[in-house]
Amino acid sequence: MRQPLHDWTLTPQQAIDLQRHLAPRAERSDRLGEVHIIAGVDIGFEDDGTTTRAAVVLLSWPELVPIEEVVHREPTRMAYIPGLLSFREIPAALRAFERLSQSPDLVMVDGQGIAHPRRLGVASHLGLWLDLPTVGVAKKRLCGGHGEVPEPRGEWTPLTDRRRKEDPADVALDAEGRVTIGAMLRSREGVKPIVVSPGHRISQTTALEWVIACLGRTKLPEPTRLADRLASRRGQRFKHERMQGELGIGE
DNA sequence: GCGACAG
DNA sequence: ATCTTGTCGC
Repeated sequence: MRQPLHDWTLTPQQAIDLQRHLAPRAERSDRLGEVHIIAGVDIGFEDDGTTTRAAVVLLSWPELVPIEEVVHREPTRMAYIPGLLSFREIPAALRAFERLSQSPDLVMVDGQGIAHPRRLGVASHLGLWLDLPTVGVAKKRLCGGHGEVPEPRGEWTPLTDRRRKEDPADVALDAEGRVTIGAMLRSREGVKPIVVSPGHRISQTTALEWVIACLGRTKLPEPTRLADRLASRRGQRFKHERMQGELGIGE
């Protein structure tokens, strides 16, 4: 784990200032060693959003089979504000990570990495706290724009944004003078593309490669898909229904 | 000033 | 995110 970078109870403006301060700390280069364990992280809510539910799933590579799961619940701290998602979700996620018996070599987070107005999405922020390589896998775009994404599975199109003051002085600009912040990936045919962006200690190219390598036949890559189910309680529900069926109760 | 807006 | 059944399609 790692030493606290800051407090979690902040006003929106303080949070924004903090993001501007932390963004340059997120490494864009690859520092990945051998990958044996990949983690998937997601947060869900219960009781009208009063309770926050953090789920972390560890999968073995290359089997992509779940080897450990942790679910942590705690009172929700603050409301959802676009751009400040990490302050709402990370505290609970950190608690879940503390309960893991081993540390992953790569983490996939449900949300944006640097594809964020201040280049510090929840994946980047979490990566800094854990000091682990992270990738953002979001179902929807927060900022930036892109062209059409080819239909075949595995195809992608760059997600670009106007240059922001949080971008390093030496950022590469495309022909239109825009910055590449991620990729719109067709993870499955006939389904809306997902947003893949590097979080911390990983490059755009490597981040995309790992997400593609973790794709099954569903829209989301295995790590995020399993964490999603745990966080939204679908895994338990199915298990419960199956038990009822085996016991001959229910309908 | 007018939209857009992760989960 | 969450509330929710059946239904259309590969």
